[in-house]
Amino acid sequence: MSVAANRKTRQRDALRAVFEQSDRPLSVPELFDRASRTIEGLGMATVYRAINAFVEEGWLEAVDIPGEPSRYERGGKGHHHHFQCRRCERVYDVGGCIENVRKLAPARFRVQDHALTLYGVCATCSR
Amino acid sequence: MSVAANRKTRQRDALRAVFEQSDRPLSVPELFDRASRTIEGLGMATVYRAINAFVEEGWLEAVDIPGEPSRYERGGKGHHHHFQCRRCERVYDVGGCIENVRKLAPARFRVQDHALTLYGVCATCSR
DNA sequence: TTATTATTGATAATAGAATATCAATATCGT
DNA sequence: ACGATATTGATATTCTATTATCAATAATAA
Repeated sequence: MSVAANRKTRQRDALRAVFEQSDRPLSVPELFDRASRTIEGLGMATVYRAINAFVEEGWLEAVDIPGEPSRYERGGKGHHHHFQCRRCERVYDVGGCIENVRKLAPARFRVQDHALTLYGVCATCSR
Repeated sequence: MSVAANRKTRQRDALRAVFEQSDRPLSVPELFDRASRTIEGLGMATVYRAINAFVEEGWLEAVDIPGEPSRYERGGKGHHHHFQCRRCERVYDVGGCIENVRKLAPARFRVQDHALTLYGVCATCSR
C-alpha cells in the first residue's frame, strides 16, 4: 500500500487530465472509462492507486453520497455541496450553502460540520 | 428472500421492542446487541430478515449517512435530518429543516428532495 | 393435540468495492 | 545508454455487508 507517486507516467497524466476536464465529481468507473480512451489497457488497480495518491496529496477529495460508492473531485474547492440526478445517477457540485444549520441540533450537541445532498433531475436529463 | 412476517414470534417482538424504546436510528449491530439481551442465541440472519420485513411494511425506514452502513428507525416520522457524533459514531434525529434549498441548484436542475447530515460531538460525548 | 408450514439459527455463499501480489515494464538520475 | 527501482496490469485476495441454504424448531389453524 505504498503511495509515493513520484514518477511521471502516461497513466497518471491521463487520470489527472480527466479530472481537469471534468466539471463534476467522477466515480471510479467513470474515471476508468474516460482515461481508457487515452490509455489502452489501463488497469483498475492503477486507477485506485492513483486516486489514493492524489487524495493523499490533497489534489483530489472524496465525495460521499449516502448509499453510494465514493466519487472524486479536485481538492481545495472550499465548502460546497452536491446534487445527484435520479435519472443518470451523476453527481454535480452546487455552490453556496445553507444557514442556521447549527440551530437544528439538540441542546448541548456541538455541530462542527455538515453535508447536504440534493436529489432531483439534472438539466441534461430533464430536457 | 421471502418477507412474509405473518406469525408472531419472540424474536420479532423483541426486535420491534428495541426500536420502540430507542429515540435514535440503530445500526444492525446495535439492534442485534440490544435484542440479544432478551433473546439469547438470536441469529444475525433473523435480524436482517426482520429489518427487511419491517421496512417493506413501512414500520421501519433506512437512514443512510455518507460512507456508513444503513441505520434504521421507525417510519412515518415525517421529514427530518440526522446528526452523527464523531466520537461515538451514533446517529441522532434532528428536527426542523432548512430553507432555500432549491436555490442552491444550478438553473434547470429540478430539485425534488434533499438529505442533510450534521457532524460534531453529541451531548453524551461532550461532557 | 396434531399437522402444516412459517420462522429460526448456523453457516455457506454472494456482491461490491478496494487492496495485495508479483512478474514485466517504464521512468529517471547518472 | 545503463541500472536501480517506481509503476503498471492481471489477477487473486480481502473486507464488509447482506443474502441464500437447509435442517430443526416453533406458531397457528383445525
